Amino acid sequence: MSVSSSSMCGGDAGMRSIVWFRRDLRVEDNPALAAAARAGGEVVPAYVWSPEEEGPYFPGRVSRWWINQSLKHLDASLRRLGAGKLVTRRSPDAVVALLQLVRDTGATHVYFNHLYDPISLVRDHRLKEMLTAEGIVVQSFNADLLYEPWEVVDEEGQPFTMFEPFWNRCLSMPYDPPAPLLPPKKINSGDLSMCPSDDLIFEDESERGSNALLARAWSPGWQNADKALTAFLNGPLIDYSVNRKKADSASTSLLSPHLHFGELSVRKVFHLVRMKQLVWSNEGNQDAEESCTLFLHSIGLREYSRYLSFNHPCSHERPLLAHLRFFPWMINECYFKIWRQGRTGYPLVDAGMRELWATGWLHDRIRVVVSSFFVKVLQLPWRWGMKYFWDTLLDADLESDALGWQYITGSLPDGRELDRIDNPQREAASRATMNNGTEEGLGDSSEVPPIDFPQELQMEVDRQAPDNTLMTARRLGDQMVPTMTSSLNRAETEVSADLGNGEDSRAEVPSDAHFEPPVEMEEVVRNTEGNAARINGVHRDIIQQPQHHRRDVLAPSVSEASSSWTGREGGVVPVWSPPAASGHSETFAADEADISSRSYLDRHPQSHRMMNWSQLSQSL
DNA sequence: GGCACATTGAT
DNA sequence: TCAATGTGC
Repeated sequence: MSVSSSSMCGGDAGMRSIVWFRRDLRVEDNPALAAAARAGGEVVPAYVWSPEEEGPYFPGRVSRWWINQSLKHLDASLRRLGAGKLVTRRSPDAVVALLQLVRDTGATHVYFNHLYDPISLVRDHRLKEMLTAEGIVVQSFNADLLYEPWEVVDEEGQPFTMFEPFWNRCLSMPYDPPAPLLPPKKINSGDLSMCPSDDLIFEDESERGSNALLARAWSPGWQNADKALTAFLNGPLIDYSVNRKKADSASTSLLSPHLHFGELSVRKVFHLVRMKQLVWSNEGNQDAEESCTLFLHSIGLREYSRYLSFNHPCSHERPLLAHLRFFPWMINECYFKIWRQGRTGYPLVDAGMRELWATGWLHDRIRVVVSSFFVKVLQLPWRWGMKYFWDTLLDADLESDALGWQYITGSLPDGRELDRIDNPQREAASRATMNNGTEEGLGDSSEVPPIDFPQELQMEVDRQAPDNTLMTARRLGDQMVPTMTSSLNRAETEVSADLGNGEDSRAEVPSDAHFEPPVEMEEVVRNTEGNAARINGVHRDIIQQPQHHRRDVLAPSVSEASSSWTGREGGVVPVWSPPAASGHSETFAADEADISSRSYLDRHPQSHRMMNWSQLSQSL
């Protein structure tokens, strides 16, 4: 498969650059692509399919369908701009694939746009280090956010821990988010005929039928995303403030999958909505102006989800507040199953869950209903629900979903309390059972945590040396070049101020930026490494869902709810966190100091008292 | 207008 | 729970 670089570099108009596409599947307002095109020389657009890297968050069926469609669209666009083709590679390790591609093409520059999920942060950093070591120039950019996470800090230079102040700050930054870039006028790929691509397979036979239905409702691809945006701006947006209570799709933007895959620039959305807002404001149309505020608010939540993920890389698997650490979640696969199948007996919940299964989409309001029911009535562990959303949603998004589920669970400083029930039908019932709860085992680290993890995963965690020297700093320098990771392994302590050169040096990283406590980053590093090790050995097939074995969790009586990926019946069963996420090692003692739970506890001094949960469940 | 009470909706 | 907004007198 490898082609000697000399054969590729032949004519040699000088440099050759790789643009590594990930969740930025667009040619418009794509800073990495723009930079490569501007640099002159030849541009090799590339995509690497390496889902095993995501560990348990292997993309679900509908997600994979979307990527597939979107890549075809992107490839066509690139060709129209003059690029030879989108080079695709299949590998369990994107870094290895990229290094190979660099050798295959003789590229001297690599460009990509930032991602903020923990796995990407670590992986991208590793890539940058390795490429740099080989003398390759690497530049990375912000294409996914209005502002980079490290740009938005409070007066003391600390990251915000609550959404509202965060978003207010975003809206009052001294400088606007960058204006969207136009697509490059021309992309010259040179001759890529000798540069092999792998066929990427995103669906298997059994999935084809279901996927065919998706095409009736959705059109992936950045140009279609743009059309959807225009349709929304000229249509439902004006009535958003009035209609958002309705749980139908007519009043929704339906942009979330486009945004997730980066087909749409959030900055473009932002600027266009603001322009609308200005117009309507001048017209004195208050409802319409309010509509814009509210819609931007939801853009802000997406923004905040990346912010949280960046500042707390384990937020997809660990509550940000520790006050529920010992909450006795129901480890009940039967409940989990009836929820998935929409057989709870609560019409709104059931309708939602069936719609989710059938269509891969759910109105935001209904997401709140079904997830509240899940967490507060069924009292199942939120991560199960989050994983199911991940597997079934067309717009499945780790950061956003983590934010949503943590919010519902009440484990965010600004979330609602766990004992707040949103489903009106249940409200009376739940109230009746409150206030005779038991003390929570706060601070007792000897207590056995409620959620057990499969034994073999546990082992893997514990083997990693837990006793880490204090990291006083994490180098935020350029998340740009996320310097946070491998350096952590070596317990480096210096704070790097080296910003990326050129384009991506726009952001000044506050010198006194909030630095993560050591534990957190250790987690990330361990997680990814654990994954990689495991994955390389286990998951080979492109399509095969990872099979996670849960020996000690499954209640014997519910064997039908077994763990395999069996479609409608089985759905997906709790797949635990990446191997390292034990969720309750001693190191989590740091939790409470972590994100200040103080503000939360101030407001909810009773939050350590719990209702009588078993009674509540019995009433099912 | 001003007060007491009801309603709404939270990220 | 609680603040912001609405309603009736």
